[in-house]
Amino acid sequence: MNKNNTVTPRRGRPPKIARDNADTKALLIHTGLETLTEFGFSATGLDTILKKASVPKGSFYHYFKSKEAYGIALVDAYDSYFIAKLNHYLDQQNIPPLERIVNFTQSAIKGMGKYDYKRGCLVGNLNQELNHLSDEFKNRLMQSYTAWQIQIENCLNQAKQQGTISKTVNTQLMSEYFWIGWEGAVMRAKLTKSSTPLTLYTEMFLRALLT
Amino acid sequence: MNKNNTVTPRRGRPPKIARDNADTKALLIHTGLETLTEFGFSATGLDTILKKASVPKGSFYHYFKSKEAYGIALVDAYDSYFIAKLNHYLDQQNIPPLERIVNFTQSAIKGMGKYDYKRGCLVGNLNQELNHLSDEFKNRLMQSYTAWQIQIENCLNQAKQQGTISKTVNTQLMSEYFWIGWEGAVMRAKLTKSSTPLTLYTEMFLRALLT
DNA sequence: CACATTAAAAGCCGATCGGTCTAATATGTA
DNA sequence: TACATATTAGACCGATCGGCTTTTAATGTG
Repeated sequence: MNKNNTVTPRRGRPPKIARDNADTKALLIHTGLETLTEFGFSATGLDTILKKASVPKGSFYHYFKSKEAYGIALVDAYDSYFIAKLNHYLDQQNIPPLERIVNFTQSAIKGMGKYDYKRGCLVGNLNQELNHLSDEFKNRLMQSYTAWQIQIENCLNQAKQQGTISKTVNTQLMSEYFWIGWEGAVMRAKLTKSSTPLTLYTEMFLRALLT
Repeated sequence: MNKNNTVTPRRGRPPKIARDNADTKALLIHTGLETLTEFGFSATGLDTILKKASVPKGSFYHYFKSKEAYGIALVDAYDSYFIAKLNHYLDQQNIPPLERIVNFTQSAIKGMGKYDYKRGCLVGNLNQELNHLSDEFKNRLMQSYTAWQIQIENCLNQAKQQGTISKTVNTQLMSEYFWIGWEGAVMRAKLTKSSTPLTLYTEMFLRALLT
């Protein structure tokens, strides 16, 4: 019998050091996310990532034309992951909308705790070091924020329909506000190494919503 | 007559390039603040600052024992400046407390606009790049946040006394919350190059207060 | 088998990093 | 005058930066 999940033979010269992960590009992205969510973009050298992933530099530049292109790819990957996460929590129609938002925040808190509050939000990190980055980066970050905002906005609109929050609430502004402050809370949680900034922020957001 | 504000002859070898500012250390701090509020700590090379200030490296290491010590000195300077600013706005007893806070935020917005929303908060910048920094840095940043928080807290307590906000408001938590979200708003304003994140955040903060 | 393609490997480049060192030149003091 | 101190000057150090190039080794296709 042939195994169905066969080893699909890789082309090209095989790695000297065997990779558990067959896909070098995916490995580089995974390692990059780990590193950049913790240390940011400009302050992280490629060699750090390459060493961690046991991938030589030549391979890196085979897959990415520059560090910047790599950074954009990382934002893409992070954004996809994050949108899926948001979808997971905010689209549970059997749960009250505001509760879904709280569930998301709690999941995010758990995520930060898992890495001892060292890793933050990649988009937030890059946002802070904007001034070295290209316009392409800036546009990419704004695009992410907008997409995340729309997800919260939809959820708030459902809360409005269900009468949980007032019809007068401007859900567009409130969802914009949510992410503005949330990034501040993530940043602070890194400093205090605790969940309190995140829970405090969530609480206050809900309070502002219910006014 | 001898001039009182005499030229107090400087010791040591005179600068090759005449300095408008006689105090090299102060010049280095000033230039560092300009640069680091825009570009952060890790991503800024000393040479950049030195070139901008026209100060040779030898002079730098005469005044600061390392880049890190310099960074701490910059936080000290920034913190002093910022506390004075807060004092100025929040201690105007003839103005209603909440209005004082709004006045501060408007002044901060004006400050960011002056530099095209490129310069942010030094403490926020360092907060985001925490993971490369020493514990001394972390403690220094927490100390600043705490001091700023107390200033807002005092102001909120006055609002409480004057009956502007409810006696049930936890002013300590609200003031903590204020800075958590504010840093997020500053960060976002850098991205959008506009004041809207800051005004939106201020508005929502007041809304949460008045609940 | 020949040849194109894919991918890994690793040395190398010039630039820049934080930091050190020594020299030069001023004032203050004995 | 002699010597300590203060300050500027800038060459220099090894390490690391992002990036480039060439070689090697595998598969795919004719």
